[in-house]
Order: sequence, then structure tokens, then C-alpha cells
Amino acid sequence: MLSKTAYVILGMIRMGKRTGYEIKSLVDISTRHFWAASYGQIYPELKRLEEAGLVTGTEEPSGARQRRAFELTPAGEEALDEWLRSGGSLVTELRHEGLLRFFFSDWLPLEDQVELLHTMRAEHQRIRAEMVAIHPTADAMSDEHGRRAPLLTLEFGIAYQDFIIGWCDQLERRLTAEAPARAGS
Amino acid sequence: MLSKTAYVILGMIRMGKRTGYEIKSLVDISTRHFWAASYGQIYPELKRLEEAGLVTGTEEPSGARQRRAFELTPAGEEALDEWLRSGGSLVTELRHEGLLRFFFSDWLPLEDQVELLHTMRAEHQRIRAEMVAIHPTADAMSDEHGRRAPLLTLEFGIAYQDFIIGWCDQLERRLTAEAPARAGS
DNA sequence: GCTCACATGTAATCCGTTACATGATTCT
DNA sequence: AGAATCATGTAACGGATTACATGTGAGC
Repeated sequence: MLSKTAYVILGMIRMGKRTGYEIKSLVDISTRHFWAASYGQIYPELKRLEEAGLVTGTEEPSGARQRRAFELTPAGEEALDEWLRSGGSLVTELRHEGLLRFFFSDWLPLEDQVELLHTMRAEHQRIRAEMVAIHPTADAMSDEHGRRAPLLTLEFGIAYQDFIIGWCDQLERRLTAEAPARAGS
Repeated sequence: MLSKTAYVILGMIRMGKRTGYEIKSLVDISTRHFWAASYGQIYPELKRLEEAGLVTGTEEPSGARQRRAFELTPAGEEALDEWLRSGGSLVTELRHEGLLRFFFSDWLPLEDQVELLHTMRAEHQRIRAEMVAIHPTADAMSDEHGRRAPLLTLEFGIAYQDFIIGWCDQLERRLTAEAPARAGS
């Protein structure tokens, strides 16, 4: 079985991104928030995929600038489709330092606990803004190609950020409501 | 700076779990869904933390069974508190194969797309059930020690699963509503 | 007697990021 | 002329999982 990142690459090539650089750029504005990839993975993986006969690369320099463009082979198409259709377990991993700190935050004074929630909130707000900024582009691409899934996942991402932001707000209200009134706050 | 996993260990020791085995057990029923850790990390990290003077271990065998129990040193307490209070960026990473597949699912027939959503939904339902099963224990521990944060993060986890389950449901309705009516479905 | 929970650890391996190195082209 | 973008790659490192190896104690 191929690595998940290999499938990301196959999928991005099917979407029309053909160089390592383009694949990385698209990942950064689309799947990054639920599946990231770096050059250190992409270029070696492209090489492996070519050796395995799932993609073919051809030199397509633009002027004197080197440029290697990839396409899916029939075997590559098949591997991608097989992965998409295969039922079975889906890797789901979350690493969230904000929640982790909050988990241990009973030893902190209330104001520090609230500040932690603020920092966490701000972080998700930042990511949300990033996603909202991409939305028009995703919307246009959706119309252009008649592909709705990427737009839907972006909208999921925004709703997901909203969910966490809402939780932070709600919890902050709850914590401050319980606390005795303090001067100056 | 220590690794995040080092802080998990320090935090768990402060919560009263003293052996590597106990730390791992508690991680598995509490932080696992937003910060996992394996024996392969925990035991070597305990050794490093002891060498760094943040924890002290003493042999407390139960019968002939070896058992090494750890406590925080003052330096360990301080390192933990410093991390909890330090503002700054919070690591947030998500790897979600369900969303990734859905992102590329425009090439699938509608029924396969819907099935993917089902699989994803089922997975989150399974995790939700796990969390709900732990809830009574977390509730009891919360009362016993007067620590509410662990319970709140568990409740966040359940709400988070519900959020994704709800998204799957909503999207499935949307996709099937758009589709032309089919015999037998 | 068997199985499960308690308990500790290491080695191989995988996955992924970061930093570095290099150079061309396009836009301002 | 300089900055940003396009473009390709590797090496070092770090973080984490998996599999293995070993053994005790408690309950059925």
C-alpha cells in the first residue's frame, strides 16, 4: 500500500497540477489543514511513484528553467480510484496543544486559564481568516471545473474553526461567570 | 525547550500517576484524542526527565514485580507551570483521511461518495461512543479532586465528534437530494 | 492452568519537517 | 536593480509507532 501522501500527489496530479512545485502550492491552499505535505516528501515520492509506474514525468522546461511535469499512468489512475473506493478504516489524528494545556490547567489561576482560551481562540480565528480568504478562489474553481468536493471541504474547515471558536467563547463565559467579581475586570 | 510529550508526562505525574505504565493508561483514556503517546516515547522520556532533574524515580516494587514510581521535583513543577502559562503559538495538527478522500471524491460515482461519508460517520460515531463510555469515570474523578478541566475537554471531544457526525449527515442529505431518484433507494 | 492486568524497556522503522543549496523568470 | 515567484532537490534531524522481549500478580 502507498502512503497517504502518495495518494495526495496522485490526486493533485489528476486535478491538473503537474510539477512538484504546483502540487505543493495546491496542497498549501487546500488540503493543508487536514493533510499537509512538504517538498521533502513530495519530490522523493514523485520519484518513487514514477519508478512504480504510477506517474510519468516529462521534461517541460520553461526557457532555461528546469521543469518536470507529471501525468498519471492508467495504473496510477487505478491506484487512486482504488484508494478512494476502498472502505476500511480512515486515519484520523489530532494534535492540539491548546486542548492539552487546557486539560492540565486546573493548576492555573483563573485568569491564566482564560488567557489560554484566548490564545487558542485567536489561533483558530487566524486559521479561519486564512480559509475565508481562499474561499472565492475555491468557489471560482468549483464552477469552472464542476467539482464541488474541494469547496465543501473548505466550507467544512471554516465551520470547524467556528465550532472551536464557539467552544472557547462559551467556556470563557462559563469560567468567568463562576468566578467572584474582581476589581477592574 | 522540552517536547510536548515531556509536558504530558509531567502533567500526568502531577495528576498522581506515577509509573510509566499508569501514565500511558491515563493518556489512553484522556488526552489520546488530542495528544497521543506510546511506551516507546514514555519510558525514554522519563529517563531523560530524570537526568534533567525534573522528576525523581524511586523503586517501589509490588512484591517481586519491578515498579518505578516518579514524582515531580520543584524544577519539574516549575517547568510544567511555565509551559502552561507561556502564551505563544499552540501546535495544532490534523490528519484526516476521510476529509482527504472526500476532497478528491468528485471522480467517484455518487453512491461511492455517499458510502465514504458513511464510513467517516461510523468512525466518528465509534470514537464518540468510546468517549461517552469514559464520561462517568471522568465525572467521578472531577468531583473527587475538584478538577474540572479534564471533564470539560472530554465533553469538548464528544461535541467535536457530534459536529463532524452532523456534517456528514447534512452533506449526505444534500448529495442525495440533488441526485435523480433511483429505484430501490 | 489460563488469561488479563501490571510493569519495563529497546530496536527497527517510518514519516515528516526544517534548513540548506541552487538557479531562472517575472514583476515592480 | 531587487523582490517575489517558479522550480528542484537533499541532508540532518526529530518525533512517533510498531514489534518485540520479558516477567509478576490477581482472579476465575
